[in-house]
Amino acid sequence: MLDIKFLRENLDLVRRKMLERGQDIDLDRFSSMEAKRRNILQEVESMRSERNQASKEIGRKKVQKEDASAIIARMADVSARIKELDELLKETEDALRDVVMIIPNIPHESVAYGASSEDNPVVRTWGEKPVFDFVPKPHWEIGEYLNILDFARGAKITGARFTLYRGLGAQLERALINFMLDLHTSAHGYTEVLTPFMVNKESMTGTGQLPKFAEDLFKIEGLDYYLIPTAEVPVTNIHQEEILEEKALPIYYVAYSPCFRAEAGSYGKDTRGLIRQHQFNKVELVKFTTPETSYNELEKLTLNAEEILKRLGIHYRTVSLCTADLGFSSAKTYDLEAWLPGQDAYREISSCSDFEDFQARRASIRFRREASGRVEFLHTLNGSGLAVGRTVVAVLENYQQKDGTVIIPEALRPYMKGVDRITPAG
RNA sequence: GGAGAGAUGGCUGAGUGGUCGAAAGCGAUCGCCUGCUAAGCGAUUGUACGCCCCUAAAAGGUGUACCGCGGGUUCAAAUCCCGCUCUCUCCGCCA
Repeated sequence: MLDIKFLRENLDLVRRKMLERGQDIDLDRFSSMEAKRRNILQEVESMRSERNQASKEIGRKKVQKEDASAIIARMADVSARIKELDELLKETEDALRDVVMIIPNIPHESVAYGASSEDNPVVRTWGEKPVFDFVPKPHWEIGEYLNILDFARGAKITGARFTLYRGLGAQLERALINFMLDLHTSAHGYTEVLTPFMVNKESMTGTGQLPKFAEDLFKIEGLDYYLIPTAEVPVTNIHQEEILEEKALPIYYVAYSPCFRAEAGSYGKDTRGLIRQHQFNKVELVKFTTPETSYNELEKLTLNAEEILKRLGIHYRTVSLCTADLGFSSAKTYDLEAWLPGQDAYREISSCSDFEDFQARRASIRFRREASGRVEFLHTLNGSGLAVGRTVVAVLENYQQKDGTVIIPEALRPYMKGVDRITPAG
């Protein structure tokens, strides 16, 4: 969430930034709630002060066996009034919170203005589109032909948007997970963590999924637990309510996790194949940094994710999301889009974001400056490194052969017991 | 699932209704002392929000809240009552 003081003092700026995002936020309601809160707070605090004074007086009189009944009677009224004001204050604070918690982050100044994803500038491109002397197939056809992806049985076991992997397909998924984790831990300096895959409401609120996006989440019936839509949630919340030492920063974490998404509102979109599933695997990169280093760290994090695609030899481009396409919590986001020849399209395979102090403020993650001893919110970042299911898609479609087999990229062979090709025989 | 014990500041740990944001010790920081180190002496040592001052911020002044979380009793709650969460021990069950 945004800083209340900043919001109060920069209403016009914030309003303008929200319009750039295509969001019409009711900031007048914020202003009135915020002013009301301060009025009540001042009144109730002065009454509490009065009561505290009187309490000391009462204590003294009691000790000295004097009569205190007059003050006690007066304080009964004051206390009753405090109780009323407390309730009003709580209502007002809740209302204020409701407003502030659904205001998105302010885009960084380097983010391009745009009206839709069409306006996302391409930052760079790596590799080239592979040339085929046949018509490349979409991955669902390849996967079914090779008997490594079974969409019908996935649907039978659970439902639409669930897939059964088999044989070398299952191995390929696992190989990719291990390849990614190994690269990020040994070459890029991340610490591997394995987290709970269900989290509570506080964690979901801390990273911004709640309260606004409840319909995108799977909730456990009868409990206040949710299936994570990304490891970002448990990993960022590792340091919830903590004050870290400046010298401990930056902190880099990498985590494998399955991700569960309700995909409400995407009916009919990407219904075939692995692109849009209710459950998919992802290796996630998360950073905690000082404010002054976070944008440099975003560049590095994005390159860390890109390195996976480079080593796999998959052509991709990096785009910077424009104001309209930016996620709720993000101040700046790069998407990596892998080339998928079977679909003749670039598709998002990673999303790397700098949240500045937006999540840190929600989750109360702070650090202490070594020089001044002062406490301030740190910056959080994260990025997919990468979405594993979509990486399988990219491998299958980019490395497909005329005979229907698929070559395994060099970098992956150590993780596939040396297997260099997937054939229908397995 | 059953039975019991516990949760206080960075840590240990006192505190069973009033002058307690909280004793004491440890740790840490600064200063003194010191050839160096150790010891010793003194001071400081949480977070949030509001107001004043100032205003770019900080510092400063002042008030309020916070002793796991939420509610209740009371003029007054770390302290009494109720609910919850978490931790530990024992029994049962289980990968």
